[in-house]
Amino acid sequence: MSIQQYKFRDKILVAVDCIIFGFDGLHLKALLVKRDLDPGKGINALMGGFVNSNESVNDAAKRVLNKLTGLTDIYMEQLTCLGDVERDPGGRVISMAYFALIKIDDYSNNLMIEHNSKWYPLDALPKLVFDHADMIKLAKERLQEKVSTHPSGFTLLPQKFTLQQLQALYEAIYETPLDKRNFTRKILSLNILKKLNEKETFSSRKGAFLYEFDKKKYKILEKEGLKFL
Amino acid sequence: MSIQQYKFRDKILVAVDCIIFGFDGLHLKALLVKRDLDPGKGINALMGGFVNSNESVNDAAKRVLNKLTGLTDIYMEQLTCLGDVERDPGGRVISMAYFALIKIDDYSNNLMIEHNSKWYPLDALPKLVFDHADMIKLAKERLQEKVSTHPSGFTLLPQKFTLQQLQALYEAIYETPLDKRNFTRKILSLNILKKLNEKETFSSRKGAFLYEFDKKKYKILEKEGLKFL
DNA sequence: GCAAAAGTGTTTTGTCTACACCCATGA
DNA sequence: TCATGGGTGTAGACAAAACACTTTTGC
Repeated sequence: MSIQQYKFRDKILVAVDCIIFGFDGLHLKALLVKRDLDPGKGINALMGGFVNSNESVNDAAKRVLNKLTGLTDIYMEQLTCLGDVERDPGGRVISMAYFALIKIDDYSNNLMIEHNSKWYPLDALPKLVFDHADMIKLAKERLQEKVSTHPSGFTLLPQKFTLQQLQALYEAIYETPLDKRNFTRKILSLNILKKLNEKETFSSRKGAFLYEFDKKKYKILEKEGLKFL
Repeated sequence: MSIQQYKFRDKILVAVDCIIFGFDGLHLKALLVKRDLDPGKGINALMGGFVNSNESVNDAAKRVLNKLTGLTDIYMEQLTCLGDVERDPGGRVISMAYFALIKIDDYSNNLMIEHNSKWYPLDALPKLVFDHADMIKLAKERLQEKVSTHPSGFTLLPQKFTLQQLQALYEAIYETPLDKRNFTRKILSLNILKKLNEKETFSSRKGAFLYEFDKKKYKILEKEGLKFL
């Protein structure tokens, strides 16, 4: 298949590893699995897999994400390439790290059992194989940058949510408390929220109005960017 | 070397391609070479090379950059991974694109002859092999983001420069004219410039003061970030 | 009636923008 | 003395930050 000049070059194993973020209403969490092969078998790790020679790198990431979560159309983005020679003691493996955002409730208990996976809050991560802790750290920084210029963070919330849940999400991502009035004013001024005629009465007697995203406006902002924090 | 579980996975050719930016005082330019192997031999391309199995991906990029420019310690950053199966008609090759910033005068004419390379303004690029035009487009966007939050762009200027040269650089990167007074005020307020007791008298009778960067402040800003445009 | 969260405005501060004239110099 | 680019200040608009009380409701 390869033509002459490519023939004597080194071929290398290429993997993808996925940092999957979720939000439980209070903490930002990452989905980890117990690694199922050596080296590092049984240690916590990001979900990953090797890129096959007949699939694109992005498709490999989608495949891995789908295998773990059962979901398609996951919000996903290339993060970085980890390419040190000795990063994986099992051999020369280059890894592309991806970060992905999902609604934590979309991830069922069955899958947690099936894949031996678990959500960990970002401030209480267990020991991880290889350079996976670096990847998560980078992903968190990237997520902060991302949500400050794009509405992507919303992907972490359920379809309908209250303003306080949205604020809690931003506070968790930025790791800083925000002023309720300023936050409300700012987020509403973006005109991407639609106020519903429903209240969620779970967390207060009075009940808080639910909102959902206006998809049109959302898409415009996703392209053009915004200035959030 | 690879242990059991890695053994039957696909190995893939991995390349690096470098978008090298320069600034001639007026236009932002990219350094291109005539590709020296098939497929696409003789067509313009980014400088690139294959990653060897005994070097890190970043080291491969450094090697390629050094080979082309003779320079070490080049400002360089991972851009993205181009991973489509069919992107290179010569075979399955995954490419990591890097973007690099150099001072255009550091690149000598000898090297241009030796490598058959040439600077092209970004708004007048020739036809390029494969997906290299996409890479450059992405790199330009990334450069815009980068200089709006980091002082990296300064790497494109000579050690000593006038405020007008600096402004011209930002105008070239952002592709928009900037107000001279506002620009001056803002850039000086960052406290990263040291005014020298020298003038450059090449482009005006009066002569414009030269500045250079205060490396300490520069490094702080590089880490902490800044808000530019 | 009280506990608990929801909802709502104003003032102050700082930052961004728009805009035009005098200065120094070499020819 | 004039042509050329260098250097400088201010006012108005807008956005960000700080800050606290009233409302609703289930118990």
